[in-house]
Amino acid sequence: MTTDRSAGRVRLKDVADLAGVSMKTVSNVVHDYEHVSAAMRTKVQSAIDELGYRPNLTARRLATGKTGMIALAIPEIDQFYFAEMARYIGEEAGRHGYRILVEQTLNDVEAERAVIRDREEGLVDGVIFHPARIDTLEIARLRPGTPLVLLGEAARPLNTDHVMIDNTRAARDGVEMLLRAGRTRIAFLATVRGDITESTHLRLLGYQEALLAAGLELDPRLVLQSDGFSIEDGVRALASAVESGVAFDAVLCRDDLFAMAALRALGQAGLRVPADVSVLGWDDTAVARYSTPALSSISPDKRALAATAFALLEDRMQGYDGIGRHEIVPHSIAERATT
Amino acid sequence: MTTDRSAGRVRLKDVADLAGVSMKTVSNVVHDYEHVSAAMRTKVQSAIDELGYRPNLTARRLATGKTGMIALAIPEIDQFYFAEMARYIGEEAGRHGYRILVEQTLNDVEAERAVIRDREEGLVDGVIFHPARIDTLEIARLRPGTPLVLLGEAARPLNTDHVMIDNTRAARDGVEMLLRAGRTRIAFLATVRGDITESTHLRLLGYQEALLAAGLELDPRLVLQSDGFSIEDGVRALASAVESGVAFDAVLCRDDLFAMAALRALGQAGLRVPADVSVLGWDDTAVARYSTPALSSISPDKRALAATAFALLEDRMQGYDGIGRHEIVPHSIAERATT
DNA sequence: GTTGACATTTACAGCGCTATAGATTAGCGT
DNA sequence: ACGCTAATCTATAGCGCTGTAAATGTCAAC
Repeated sequence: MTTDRSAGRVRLKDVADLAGVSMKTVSNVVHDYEHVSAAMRTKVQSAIDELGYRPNLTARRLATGKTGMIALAIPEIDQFYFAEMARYIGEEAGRHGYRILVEQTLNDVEAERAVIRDREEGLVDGVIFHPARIDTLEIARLRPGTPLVLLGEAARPLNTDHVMIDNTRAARDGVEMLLRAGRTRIAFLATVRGDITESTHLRLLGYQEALLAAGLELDPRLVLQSDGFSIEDGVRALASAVESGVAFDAVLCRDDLFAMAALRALGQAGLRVPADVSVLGWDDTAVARYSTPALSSISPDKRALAATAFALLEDRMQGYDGIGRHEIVPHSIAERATT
Repeated sequence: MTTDRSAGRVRLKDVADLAGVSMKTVSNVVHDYEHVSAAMRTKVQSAIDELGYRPNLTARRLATGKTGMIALAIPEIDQFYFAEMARYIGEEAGRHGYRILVEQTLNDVEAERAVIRDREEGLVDGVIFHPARIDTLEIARLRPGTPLVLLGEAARPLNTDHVMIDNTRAARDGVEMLLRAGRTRIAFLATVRGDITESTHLRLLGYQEALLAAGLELDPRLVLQSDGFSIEDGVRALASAVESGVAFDAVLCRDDLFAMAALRALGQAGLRVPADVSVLGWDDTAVARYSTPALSSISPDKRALAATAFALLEDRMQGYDGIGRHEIVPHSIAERATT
């Protein structure tokens, strides 16, 4: 057995020559094509083994026009939520013979535009994109030739497929759970200065709807404001509410990070969780399981999100070219120790 | 302006025909080749714009033999440490004109073998691989044709490039810091049943060295044992130590996850952190910044890790074929509220 | 021994782009 | 004008694989 890895790579042609057959026959063996005689299969296979042949994927792609890859464009791979989505989408794609190319947009508008503008032309068969900055109009305008499915609530152009959970409904569910547990002064942490995404808004809306539906009055002082997305910003937002004397017995947080901020701020203020104040996070990321006390969190069904997004994309990759489909995926509430 | 996206894609040839020039000239314009007259450049560019031409990356790759992509093979993308490494490596690669393909091995031996065996033949120019299950010997034996750089301490074959921090030294540094703060009964959380990786062992070694160097006796009861890698396992390990009456005033944890477990177990046992017990994590992942109290953690220089790994890989991709280089990257200790 | 009807196998034209070698044009000194 | 070098541009042969159409084999039935 000669496995020559040093010299120029072994080509399909080399195998064909050694086995004394045509290239197509080798190709057939490689692809387990059914109409190949057993003898031929054996002969070719041993030539393959002898030379250590391995198909060149790039050439295959050029010939077939299929790359077997999809791009996953997300703001930051090291944010828990996106990392988890990357995992699930990667697994789902893998099950269907696709692999994923992770593209970080790092919240940069230009990077997001590049994603929409067939940036990956001929590199991937489709794109799953969670936009953060770019808006609906622009996506519709730059409408790419490559199959595209959108995630998140930032942008929802009519002509593009889109998957999300019902944020408003989920927020309502969360508040109702808190209400059932006897909490009546529920704060929302937090609207963020300069936040141009839709998520917070939708969640806040659900929060308000639930309160009104329960016959409670909306107290604007309970809708906290944060100067930014960092944990320190969140801590400050909650701490200053406590200092200013606003009373509350529960906090619905726009994401798990702010929930961690709430835990810290409440701890520093000497308030016990959940005895004095319940805390409910959002996204049910790993950090919710790791924190002390373990964080209750609104839990989008991430696997369903991944599976649905992939299914829609696969549909497009197989030629569907109709109007945008907008799918709502289930959510639940992971109850742990903070409520 | 006709931007035809529906029909078959626009090819280089189409642009050449429209502009009335050769394909190579169009290619030259696309690549900003210097020896192209301004007039020609303008003419070709407008043909490109008119047709909405966009190069097919796959074809380019086949022709050049370079893919501009590197694979990052890691156990799980949704583990904080790996997600952060993915981010840094992605950024570093991006700076050098490369993109990354994330490959999750999900701790599966076969998947790891596949990574080593030119799985990505012709798909990527190189591979950065953080093995978890596969061992040194096997990597050496399966030595791939594709440039490869290893991360982590699981495997260190002589013939392959490798980047890591000095784990033993880092553990010693951590223990010394605890010692300087007056702690004398330092526990190690934890050795894990069935753990076949080297990391824990190296860290435990450093822990013991530091203790001995300080003239303290090694108390085997302080080296806790966990049944698995989950947070619950970690909590149980520490809780049972507390119950069995072993006294300690600090815990060095093998990773941030176990540190979170320590925080929870200590909280449940009514011990205060850091007043009664200091807790020092490992990896300095985001969760360390988010927890309450914020976790002190041994901090590998992840950017340096990423940059070094990429540099070694680039070197190989550019033809270096010498012996394996083994680089040690700096670490520090991020001191927060638990020490 | 032939004939169909299939089962196998082959030959080769692309896939879209790059790169080499050669053709053409331009610039300049004399 | 002429010759010569340098700057531009063109023609075309691959890169390694797949898919189509055609060629060849095989086997049962006549």
